[in-house]
Amino acid sequence: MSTHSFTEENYLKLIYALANRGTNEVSTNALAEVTATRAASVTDMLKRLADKELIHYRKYQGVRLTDEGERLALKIIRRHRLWEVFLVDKLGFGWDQVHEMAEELEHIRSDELVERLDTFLDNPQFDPHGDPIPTPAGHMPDAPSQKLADLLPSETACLLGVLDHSAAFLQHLDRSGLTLGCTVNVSEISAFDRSMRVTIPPGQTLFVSYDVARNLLVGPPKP
Amino acid sequence: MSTHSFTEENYLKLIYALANRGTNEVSTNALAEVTATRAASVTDMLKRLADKELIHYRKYQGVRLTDEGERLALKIIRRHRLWEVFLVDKLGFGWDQVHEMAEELEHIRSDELVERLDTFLDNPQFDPHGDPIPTPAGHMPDAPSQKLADLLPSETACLLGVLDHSAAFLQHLDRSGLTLGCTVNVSEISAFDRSMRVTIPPGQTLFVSYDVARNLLVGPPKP
DNA sequence: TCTTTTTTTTAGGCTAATCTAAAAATTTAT
DNA sequence: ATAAATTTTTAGATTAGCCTAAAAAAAAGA
Repeated sequence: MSTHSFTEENYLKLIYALANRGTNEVSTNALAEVTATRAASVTDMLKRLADKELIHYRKYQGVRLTDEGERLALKIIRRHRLWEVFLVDKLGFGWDQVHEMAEELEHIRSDELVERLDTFLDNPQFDPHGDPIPTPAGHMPDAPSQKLADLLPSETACLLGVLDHSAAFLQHLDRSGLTLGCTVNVSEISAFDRSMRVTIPPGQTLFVSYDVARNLLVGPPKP
Repeated sequence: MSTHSFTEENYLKLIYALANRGTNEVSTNALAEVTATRAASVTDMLKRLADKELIHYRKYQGVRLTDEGERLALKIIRRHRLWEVFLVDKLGFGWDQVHEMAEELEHIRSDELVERLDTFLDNPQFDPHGDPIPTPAGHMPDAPSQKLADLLPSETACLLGVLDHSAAFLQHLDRSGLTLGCTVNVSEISAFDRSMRVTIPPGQTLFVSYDVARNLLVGPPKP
């Protein structure tokens, strides 16, 4: 019934995130980057995590989570996303304000707290940014993978999530009037800069740069 | 805008608690006891807190909080008690289950979070154990000081709080049917063991040992 | 292939928060 | 008032998590 430090939990979460885009082996340098530390510090921590059998680690070969490590990573991610739902839905924070708070709340150690929170929030399936919430059993649901930028003229889709989680991007969407769940219809795509003219209910037209469109995740339109 | 470690925050909270029952000077040994550490470790920490001007510290003389230290202590206590209200009122935890979780939640660093939580909870004045919640400005409201054990036969009062916060005591109250806010009338006091026979609505009679009665805080009966 | 560059690890230190053992100050008791 | 007991502080270690500088391994390039 070991307990883990905040730092260890953060490493696991970040290894999971890095492994699930790109190759499955995560490099020391990549971790140094996302933890904002030095490679030597990462090596130190990797040894500790390997001792605890949370990662597979062979010198110079990069790391992979063990089953137990992945289970733990998903648990942290579940907590993080549920707390974000709480902060936005119950306390009225903007979706651009909650990341830092959730980074702290995700380390509160009580399984019963998390499950009661889940119930209190009516078992949400997605966090405020459209990221899927892992199940209590430790399964990560599939996330949408199609981007708004992938659509062709005249196609219609439902806005489901964001790839860029920065406050700047989220605030830009707020100012544009783009919200998750809204139906978007592509009316025109510029051949020059790939920017899009789209319409959203109730019949509003707006222009979306390629940089925005490739950071928006979409799925089939709601009926 | 310095930030403080969990440990520092806990020391401040505990110094406040010890200072406000008994003398105002808190001893190294008393702190070693409540922090479950050794006196030598306490001395180390007192030096750090003194360097940060959060306490007045003179060797061998015990400590007192500075104004800034007390402000911080009250902030932590406010957070702790608001989170307890959340856990009980919103998530449905028992009042005997919430202390440990609140010990962690109290360290989440966001003033806006605390103030939004306060609003979400409808600005509660007391936590689930009847302890007053400090104001955002850093003022600790008066707590009731009269105990059930102080009442005389035929007197009536309202149950307002507990002095003993142990799960065992709280569960004992639950099993007895004693809840905060309920009206108690003392019908008889045993000269032998100071136990009380009391009645609570709707006309239920029960026996309360002196050990229980001196750990229950009461105030004037509700009309 | 065999240098050169990049990545990763090792070696040795630092700080916060803890410890034990011993010394110093204070308090209590005779 | 002085000896004994208690409390507090100092001295010196330990651990987690970080650092820099240097060595070693792997990858890239001519």
